[in-house]
Amino acid sequence: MNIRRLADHLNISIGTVSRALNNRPGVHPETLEKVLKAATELGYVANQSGRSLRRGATNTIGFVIETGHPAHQAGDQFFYVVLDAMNLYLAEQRYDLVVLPCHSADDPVEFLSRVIARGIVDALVMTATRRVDHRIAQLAKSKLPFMTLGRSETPGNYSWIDLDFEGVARRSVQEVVKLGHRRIAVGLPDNDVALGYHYKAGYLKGLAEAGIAVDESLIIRVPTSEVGGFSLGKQVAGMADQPTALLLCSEVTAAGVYAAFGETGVEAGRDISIVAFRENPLMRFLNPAPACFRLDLDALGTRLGETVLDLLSPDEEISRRRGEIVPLSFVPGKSLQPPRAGS
Amino acid sequence: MNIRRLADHLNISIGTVSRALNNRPGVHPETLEKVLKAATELGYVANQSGRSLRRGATNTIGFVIETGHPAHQAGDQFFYVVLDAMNLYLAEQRYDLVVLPCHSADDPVEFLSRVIARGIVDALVMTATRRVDHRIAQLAKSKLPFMTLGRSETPGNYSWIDLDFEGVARRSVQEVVKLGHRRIAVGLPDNDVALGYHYKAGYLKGLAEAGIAVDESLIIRVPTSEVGGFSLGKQVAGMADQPTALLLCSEVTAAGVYAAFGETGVEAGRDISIVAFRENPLMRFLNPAPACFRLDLDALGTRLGETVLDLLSPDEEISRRRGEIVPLSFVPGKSLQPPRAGS
DNA sequence: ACAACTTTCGTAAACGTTTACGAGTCGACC
DNA sequence: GGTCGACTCGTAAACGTTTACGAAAGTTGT
Repeated sequence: MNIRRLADHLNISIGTVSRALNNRPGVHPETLEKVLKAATELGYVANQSGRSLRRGATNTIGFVIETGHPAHQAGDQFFYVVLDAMNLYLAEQRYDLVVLPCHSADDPVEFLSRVIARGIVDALVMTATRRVDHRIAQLAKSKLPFMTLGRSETPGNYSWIDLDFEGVARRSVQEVVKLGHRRIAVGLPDNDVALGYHYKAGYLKGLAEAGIAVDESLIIRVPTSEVGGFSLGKQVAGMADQPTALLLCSEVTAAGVYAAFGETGVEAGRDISIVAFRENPLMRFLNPAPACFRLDLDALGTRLGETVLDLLSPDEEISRRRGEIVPLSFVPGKSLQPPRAGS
Repeated sequence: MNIRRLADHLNISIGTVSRALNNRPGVHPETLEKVLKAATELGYVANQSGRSLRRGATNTIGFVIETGHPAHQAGDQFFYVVLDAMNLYLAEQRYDLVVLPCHSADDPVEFLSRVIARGIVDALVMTATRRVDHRIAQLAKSKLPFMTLGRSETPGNYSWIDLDFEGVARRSVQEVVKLGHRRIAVGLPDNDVALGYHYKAGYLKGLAEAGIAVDESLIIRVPTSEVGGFSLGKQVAGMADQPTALLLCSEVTAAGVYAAFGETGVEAGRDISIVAFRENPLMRFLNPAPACFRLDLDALGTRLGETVLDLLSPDEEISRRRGEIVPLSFVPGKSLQPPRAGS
């Protein structure tokens, strides 16, 4: 079923049919209705290849994920919920969403080259943004509009949305300091993901505000995963001069930390206060419940959709690239206690 | 950069260029090399819309996920790893993979209609297959080749790959029976997902083989999620005539069950033996480690890729639709102990 | 030297849309 | 009645490919 068959069936020209379906002006209300009716009856939907070829646009947004990269995939529904909300918004705006999984073993630059050249999407949402990110330079050179989830230090004309990792870290320090902690450890990712730098910056700022000297031995880098968290927990538990608080920039590491504590007899809250990153369903099963930060994933997904479609707006003002930082709200937890008298 | 510009640059016709790039026969080796060289130099990649329009094929496989549905998303990397492997295989065969998230609130049939009509993919891999699945009837009616991950009872000409839920359940029963258990409970999903039926079938078969009568009160349906598992754990812990073993057909429920046990003083292994479903990294952090089943996700992803591409083969024999059941191997765990003398 | 065949390449049509352009009809107004 | 504009629609070109077909050139065989 193509537009010609539909037009023949109605005894009108394909031009009129096309105009009707795209509700362009200048088509008689009566014919408009006839066309729409026949289209739904015959189940006609415009072929995407023909349409994109002619219009030079595909009405599709690409969401690029790194399938081998553990940081953004581990252990919860972050992406599913965000995708869900984003997809919903895009569908309202008559856009389609495709997820483009970039294999971890692949060269991401080569992967993007293909995506760009094939002209399969009108714009891209990038994830797992690195502090220096070659993909950004590449996309900036191409003319494909894009945005990133997570900012980067690589310059380029693009929009971004980032979680307020710095604010979260700073607030975490404030909360533990308020309870009397002075020896505050932090677990950071061991790779170049941008969030690690912002989290560390907030941590340092918090310490400075509290007049606490930085102890490099309390800044510990581990993979962002349960296993990484386990290693982190073991390390902390085994330190001679144990910290009294531990801040985490990822929720999946929290599970590992708790497991390691369980094996070493350290008790979260009593021995070491814990502040995890994002609140998620899994945390209901950690005992004592870790203090953490709440993020509205639905709102984030919608905002991603809005931002990426803004890039495509013909209105110069709207399509201008901009950055946005999403705040998170503090959620208290039993893992947060004053340091023991002995410490 | 389109094929015309490339041809002009080489002073040959676009026909020859196209033939060279798709290595069709009948092009001089020398020109072939020139074309290939110029193409990489100028970064030419064929526009997908033009190509699909002409060929009627997109060289793209769609992977449909349900974003609102908890069963196939909760709490681990199942999909990421499978996607990764599948993507790798497809890339080797010069196919692209796109993930098509179907919003939970959307009508899946309408969603598929769009996908089909727009002609955006050459074949589909469906997930979260239901026992009676309207999508299958719809796809069977359309001419789009497809396969499902998880079989369905809805008839239709399609291939499927399913995990051996029945075998796992049966083996689980055998393992606990071997230790002396007779009162064996099972947690099943509370919706129409096909796996629930197969798991139950295996459970019943296992009981029959052991000569154990079925007790309907031991067949408990809960949502496939941590929260559902929590509820399941509470229910079991609160039963007057407590079962001595509990079989689970989803790993995410295991976390919830353990949490509920923790709150109610029931100890896995000592009070109730547990057999979880799929081994995953999260389980390292459940204590005592649950017995479970090992699945090679990489192999599964590759197999999905092979199977879906087979559908597209011109060879009648290869493209014939077929079903395949993937076995899982038993992994012992400390959650599995003989029943206490008292019971 | 000519026919017949092979190798290589150019030409043009086709895929299904959208849209610029022009043609036709109708009513209003002078 | 003729001019003008508004409204509606049909025609055809264009998007970038692939491929059937035929042409040109070269090769072989007689």
